[in-house]
Amino acid sequence: MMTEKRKLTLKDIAKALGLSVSTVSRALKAHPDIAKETIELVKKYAEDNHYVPNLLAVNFRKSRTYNLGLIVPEIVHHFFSTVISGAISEANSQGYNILVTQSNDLLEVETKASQIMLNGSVDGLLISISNETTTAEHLNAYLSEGKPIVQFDKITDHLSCPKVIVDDFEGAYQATTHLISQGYKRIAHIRGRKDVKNACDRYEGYLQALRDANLPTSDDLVMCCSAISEEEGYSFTAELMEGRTPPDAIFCITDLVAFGSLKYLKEKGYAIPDQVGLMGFSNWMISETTTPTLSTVNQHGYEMGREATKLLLQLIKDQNLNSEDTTILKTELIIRESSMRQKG
Amino acid sequence: MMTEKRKLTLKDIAKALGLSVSTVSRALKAHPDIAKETIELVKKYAEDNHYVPNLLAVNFRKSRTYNLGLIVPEIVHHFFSTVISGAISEANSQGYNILVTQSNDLLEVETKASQIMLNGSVDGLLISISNETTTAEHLNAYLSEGKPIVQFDKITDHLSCPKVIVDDFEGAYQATTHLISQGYKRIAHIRGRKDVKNACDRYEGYLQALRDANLPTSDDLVMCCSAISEEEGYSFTAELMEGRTPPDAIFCITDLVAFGSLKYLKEKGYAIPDQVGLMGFSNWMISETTTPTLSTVNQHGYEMGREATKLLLQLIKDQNLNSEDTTILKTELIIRESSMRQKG
DNA sequence: CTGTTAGCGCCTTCAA
DNA sequence: TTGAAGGCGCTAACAG
Repeated sequence: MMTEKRKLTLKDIAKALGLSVSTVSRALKAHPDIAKETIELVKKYAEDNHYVPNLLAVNFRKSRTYNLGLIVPEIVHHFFSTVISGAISEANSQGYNILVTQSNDLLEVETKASQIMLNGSVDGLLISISNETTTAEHLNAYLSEGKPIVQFDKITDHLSCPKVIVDDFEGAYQATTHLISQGYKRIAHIRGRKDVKNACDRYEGYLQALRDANLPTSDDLVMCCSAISEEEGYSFTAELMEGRTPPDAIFCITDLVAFGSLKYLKEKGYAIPDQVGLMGFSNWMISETTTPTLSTVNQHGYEMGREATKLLLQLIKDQNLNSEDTTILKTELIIRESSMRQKG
Repeated sequence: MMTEKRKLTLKDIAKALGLSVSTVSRALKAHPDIAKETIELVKKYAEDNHYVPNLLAVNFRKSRTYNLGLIVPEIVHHFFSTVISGAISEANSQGYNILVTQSNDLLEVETKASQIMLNGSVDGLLISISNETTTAEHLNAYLSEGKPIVQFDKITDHLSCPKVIVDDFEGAYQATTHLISQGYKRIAHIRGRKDVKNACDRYEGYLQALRDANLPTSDDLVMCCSAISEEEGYSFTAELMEGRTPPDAIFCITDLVAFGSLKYLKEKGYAIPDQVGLMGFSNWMISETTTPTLSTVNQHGYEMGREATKLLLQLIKDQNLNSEDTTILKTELIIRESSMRQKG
């Protein structure tokens, strides 16, 4: 059973055909210098004997791995899995493989993972940084060594490389404006960490929408998550609703948080959307399965993955293209039952 | 900005220190032959000058990539993402990276992807085959070349290698038995394709549970999905409920199908679980977010990923270990509202 | 203890 | 149009 025959090499072909290794090498690439008959001869022999070039040798010779690294905070996460899917699709179509790993939102893990990858396993890195990542020394070293990096979704300005994000400000602005258009007046926001950029952008979008509608803003209406969990959604909603002047709508940083919020509201018998309106963010699958279904903002993760990968491959193929533009993808407001007070 | 300094090599260190390349190489590995002072000298120099071995060269030399391939039908899929997460965790802990791709349940894509990976990009492959995969020529070739493969979840017997699955029969048996214990008498099953093994195993488990309880079995109670989609869940449930003698419980091949089923039942005003009981399979996140929450069977994807990876790494490290055992992981019945007719 | 030599498989000048 | 030779960076067998 253990055939384990040694793989055919150029040398073998050369010997068999009475040619030199270099001729065989060139013939297989149909180099113009080589005689047509030789090319055919070699190609036929190679094919018949199932010659497969030794990738390890080729890559070593070219100093290329033809792999891209991809680091996300969490893999078991609807949004990130769509990004991964898009990245893989684009990479594969250009002959690259994707090497995936997760940081679990820990800086230490992210640091180690990026080192392992960039120390020779990949030609470039796609990364969405962890919640703990506020500096970027662990990545800047590689950047200046010439290893290209592209950031997406959760980004930091301390790393000057191309970035692909969603228009978090605009998405939050639209979501809040939609709530306002449905007649909600006291709109609360359960936000994410203050040191995470997209959480801040969403918060700013929320604020701006209120201001533009001449609605009051108040710190009492804003709660700040750290883990972005269902539990936080539940307990912050409790805090909001049990307060002196409870809100009539809640905009949550994420669908998961909104689900926690929904749970509390339903338990306490609030009518949604009539008494309290609710919006999430990210368009996870769960936003379609709750009752009522959850209004949200689609972040187009698949496109984000494709776009980030495209940029990274450009950088890899054209080394002296030294971009650090931020690509901002449009979000899409998805209105479902949890915020549709004005029927029809 | 473009520093792009050439990386330090062993040769550079050797020259700088007036040693030979091989001495430097061995010193860095603390080879017992080398004098302690030399080792320290070399190590210090290497550290001070940030020497990093050229992975491409090392791997070429060792004919190893230290990468594992992982192919799943779909990445944006709760269960598979948990498997991926487990696989990555185990692989990373043993110094391997995971290269992920998806087949989209297409044999052609799966074939191409496995070829690309096994032609030198990875040292072994973890694969959950597509719905279209009924033979395994595209994989057997590599197996006999000595490239180890481990199958998980969706497997085929045409490929003799280790396999890791969940006890689909037992899981379905328990699920059905649970429905029976809740007093349901006419239990329907919306199953998957007849040429997919785990779909068949679940079907058999369902049948056996009915038989063991002396309940009638009938083809009228069994519907057969092909895409395993929400839409199929919806329409097959319609077909079942609009039939002559509708069931009083439905066991679905997957949570997604069960969600489609739930949608139909709620639309038509059936009381769940009182009039109709419902069970899914796989414990997706959505099974916690529906109303009522969905009873289901947990497949422990994370453990499956870890276990499959462990086996693959054993095979890689011990080439003449020629196992083809099937590891069967226990499932876990998760009882939620959709099947809890007997309160308390 | 250390150095010399050879080679992994492929590509690419340079020379014929 | 083809071949010979050298080298990518590292490892390991063999000498000394």
